[in-house]
Amino acid sequence: MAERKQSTPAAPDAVLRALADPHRRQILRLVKHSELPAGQIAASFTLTQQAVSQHIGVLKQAGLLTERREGTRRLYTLRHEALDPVRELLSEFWPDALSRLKKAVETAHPRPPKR
Amino acid sequence: MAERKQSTPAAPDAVLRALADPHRRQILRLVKHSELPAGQIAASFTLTQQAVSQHIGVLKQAGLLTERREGTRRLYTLRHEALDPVRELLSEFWPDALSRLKKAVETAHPRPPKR
DNA sequence: CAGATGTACAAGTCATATCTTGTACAACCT
DNA sequence: AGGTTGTACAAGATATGACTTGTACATCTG
Repeated sequence: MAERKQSTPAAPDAVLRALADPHRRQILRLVKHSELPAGQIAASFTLTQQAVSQHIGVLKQAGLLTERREGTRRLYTLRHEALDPVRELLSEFWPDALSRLKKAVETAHPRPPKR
Repeated sequence: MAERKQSTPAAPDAVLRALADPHRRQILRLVKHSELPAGQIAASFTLTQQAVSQHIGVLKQAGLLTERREGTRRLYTLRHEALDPVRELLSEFWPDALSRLKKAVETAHPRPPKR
């Protein structure tokens, strides 16, 4: 049995949609190494604090952020495992050498699928 | 100078947003190996032909699909290179062993960033 | 040429996302 | 206790997305 780590099972959808926003990717870059309080994250943006808070919420729900409460502050950091679905997706679509060769040949000699 | 292949430079955004939809991922699975006409792709879905056509449009704009016209039909296939931005994103966020260790230690002994 | 087929384009509907302003509230400070 | 700080929650405006139905159009076929 696979151990259920935390938060949701994180459908690939949630993760991909979360990553599809530049602001959110920027947030992830900020907390990639260090653990940062929400306010400090928000300070990096022109957006309002609330807007950033909402982005954090999306990332958290996608399992991409870990929250730790420290007094009145909330500290966030990247949860790397959450990227696994993306990794799987990539490997699903990254063709092995054989497929690439076949593709190359087909491209050179286009032969349409029969009618 | 890097050679400009085709279509747009494909911002990571377009690719990620295109991938964030299950229908579109399914389309990519279909054309991952074989080249398929739009109609045949559409036939795999409960959606209308037009809806699928729109999904194809999104994928094409993201650079994920190559189109080839063959008589009245249009044949599509996955353009693997378009996944490069995703690969880059992953490697950007995938921590090296040292970072992972640091993280593990921090998790074991939480020490907040100084006030 | 006329009809059938394969596909995209166009416009409209409805749901969802992103942002804003306003507010609540817990934790800290004196 | 009362003010200040850090942050989320709530509600609303507007934009964007994913569909639908209807239509246009090029290509093939008889």
